[in-house]
Amino acid sequence: MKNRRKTDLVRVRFAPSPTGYLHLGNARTALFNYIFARHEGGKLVLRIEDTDKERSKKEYEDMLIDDLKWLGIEWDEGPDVGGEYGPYRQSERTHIYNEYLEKLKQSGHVYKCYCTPEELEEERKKALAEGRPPRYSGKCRNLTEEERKELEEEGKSYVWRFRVPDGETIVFEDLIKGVVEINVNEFGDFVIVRSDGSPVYNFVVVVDDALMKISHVIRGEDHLSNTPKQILIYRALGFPEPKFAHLPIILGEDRSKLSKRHGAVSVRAFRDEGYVSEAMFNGLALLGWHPKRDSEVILKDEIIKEFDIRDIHNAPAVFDRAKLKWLNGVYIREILDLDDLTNRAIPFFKKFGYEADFDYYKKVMEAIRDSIEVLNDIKERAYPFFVDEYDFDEDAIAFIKENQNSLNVIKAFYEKVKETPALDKQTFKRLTKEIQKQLKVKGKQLFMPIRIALTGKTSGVDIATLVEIIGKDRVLKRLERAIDYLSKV
RNA sequence: GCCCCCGUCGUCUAGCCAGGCCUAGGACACCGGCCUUUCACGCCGGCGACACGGGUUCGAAUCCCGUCGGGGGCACCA
Repeated sequence: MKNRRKTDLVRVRFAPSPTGYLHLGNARTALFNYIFARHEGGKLVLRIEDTDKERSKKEYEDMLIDDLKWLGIEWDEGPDVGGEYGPYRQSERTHIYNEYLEKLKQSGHVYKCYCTPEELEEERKKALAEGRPPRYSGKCRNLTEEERKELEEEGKSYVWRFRVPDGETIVFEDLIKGVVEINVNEFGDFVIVRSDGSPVYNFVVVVDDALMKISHVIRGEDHLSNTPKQILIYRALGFPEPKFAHLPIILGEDRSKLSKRHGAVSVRAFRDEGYVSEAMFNGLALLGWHPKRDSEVILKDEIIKEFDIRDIHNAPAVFDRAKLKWLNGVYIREILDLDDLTNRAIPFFKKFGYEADFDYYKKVMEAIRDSIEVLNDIKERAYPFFVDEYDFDEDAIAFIKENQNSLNVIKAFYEKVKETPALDKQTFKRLTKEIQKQLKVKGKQLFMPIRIALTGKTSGVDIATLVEIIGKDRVLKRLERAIDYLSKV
């Protein structure tokens, strides 16, 4: 890191609203903030934007924090860890907002507006019908003291609006989008404090970012058009402006902003399905960013090392479930250490009612890790290791019927196993070889009957591995049951 | 409607800023083959894109303009 003065320290923030589960889009925003902070040797602050009292819930905040931690995102300051610029929940900062509202009143940057929501709605409709941009007319902008007094005596409530300078063009350099120019006439005087006295997002976000010394505001592109409003407030309050970076948003398969209607899009849902956090981290980072060297699989530390915010692709990205799933499979079969993988898999085994001890789980994971992509696949793939009273599926029964020798193979195998002291892979190989000679069957004719007898299915894990893990006794029991059942079909 | 952002295989992207090294590279998906007692895994191969039009230039995916297309935003939500 170059020598940076303390005041130049990079400070970024992730500021979610606790109104639901952490979803993929927000998770990616958090991720890029985290990666950027770490790459620059700066700090990440977590701030809870709970000014919407209707929808904000503490449970959501807890889940947000839990999901963020799970993903591997760590913050230096936040409601749970504290920090010198707290409090980190907006609902606990109202006195601060009041203080800055006071400053804006003093400097004449804001004024009271007595228009009712109905009147505004009316105006909006009219503007739209006439093809004008639907913005506030400025009706209450220049009310005299007397007019105000009158309106207030009528018992009219008011909001505080920001006085937008007419015709000014705000220019800022976005780290991702480049130079962005927006004329303030696009939006007109906007509300800063509601009639119930609560401050609105565009106002609090500026106060908080400035007071928390945020150097780079990295957020979703849906905030791009809010930026000029915020810049106006920065200037009115005399705050230094941070640098902005607007991330292209994530789209669903239908090319609209990714949301609930695109199916499971919360981090929680992916967790529950058995995605591992490292794969999520990797996959999310790949949405809009790519390492210089040509590889899709890249660990957190390398991402942090290689990351450059200027390399973020500036077109929106369609979320590709299939690719994330594939990536998850790579982590399961190639990256994670077996003990670690097993520990993560245990809750899934239990969820499916597969009970055993760690060593057994570990053996099973070793046997199946190459054939699963998400931990939920354990249900199907590990079935033969846990269930002894399985059904025989259609294909299996069909095979037995079509291959008359099958039952003989199973019976022969049963006899051999019975006389064997223990059943490991080598023994299994030896026994099947003997049967091959005795009954003159080989290949599929030899192995499929045994597979069917032991699992009830025509496909699945390697049989030699299966018998070694479940052991002689269970093999014999399964064979007895299979012979009994298959003789009757 | 208005404003802003964006436009390379079906999808994620490399290349674009510093034009020739691009008959456009990789990955997922899909298709085919190999491996294998099965399904997977793995390996090999195939399919497949510079949105369109005009300029600038000896030369354009790369620079400029226009068109079209996609997305986002226009709240007393964040």
